[in-house]
Amino acid sequence: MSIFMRPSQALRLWQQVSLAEVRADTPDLTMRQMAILLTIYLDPPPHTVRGLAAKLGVTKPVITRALDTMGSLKLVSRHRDERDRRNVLVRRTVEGALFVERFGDVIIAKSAELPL
Amino acid sequence: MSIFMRPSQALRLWQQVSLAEVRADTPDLTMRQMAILLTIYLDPPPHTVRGLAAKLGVTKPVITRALDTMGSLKLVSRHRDERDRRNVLVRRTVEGALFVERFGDVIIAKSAELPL
DNA sequence: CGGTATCATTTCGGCTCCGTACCATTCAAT
DNA sequence: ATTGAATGGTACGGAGCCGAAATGATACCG
Repeated sequence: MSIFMRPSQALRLWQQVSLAEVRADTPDLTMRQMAILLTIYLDPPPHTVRGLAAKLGVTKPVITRALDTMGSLKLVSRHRDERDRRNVLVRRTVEGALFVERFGDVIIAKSAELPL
Repeated sequence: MSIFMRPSQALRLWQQVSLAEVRADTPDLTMRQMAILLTIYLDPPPHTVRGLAAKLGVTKPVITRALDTMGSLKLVSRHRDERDRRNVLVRRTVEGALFVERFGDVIIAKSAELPL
């Protein structure tokens, strides 16, 4: 079923979630990194660098560097595709799943508090 | 009225909006800049540097620099408070209002497309 | 007045990110 | 075996942002 929101509620929701993220001492992800992370965790695998770059409309180095950063945060991991060793498959991690889950909880909590 | 969302819907919504923003050729705002901008446009004025810094839980230079950036994008404007010339009052602009309005439209559109 | 507090900005060194261009590896076709 | 295409990664110069500390301007208060 569709969600119904009024513009003021939509904007207020985004503000509240952004404020919560800024205040939190969790590592700050850029909008691009967040889009990549959520795509990895929401869209069906496999995920390759090129595929992600195409989906985001950005260049490959953007993906490579974002994976470097999020990899060092243990939010994602990289593995060579053994069937075609040119490919790198991006996989989820336990830490990443927890991060995404916690982020979803923040959105839910803030949406429940929205004023009329 | 509260909004009801399931976690998968909340995360999918955030992904779709982030993807739309990354793909768009509009200037990329950081999460902090977005939080500041939405606060200026949603919370009642007046908005000072110190007040925004306190609300975001960040240092003042963060606000000053964000206002520099968004000011050059004409999304906000600064004016000295004539009653207490130490203060800088941050004000909305026509361009900023349009930007925020358009952003709200994106959220609404993506929320309407959410899968079950 | 003089001294202190308040507010915003600037400065500094350091870090991350950007896009373009180039490189290394692997595969597939000949 | 050789060539060409495809995939990821790397090097580089430039730009933006970070926090801490110093600076400048204004207000308050004795």
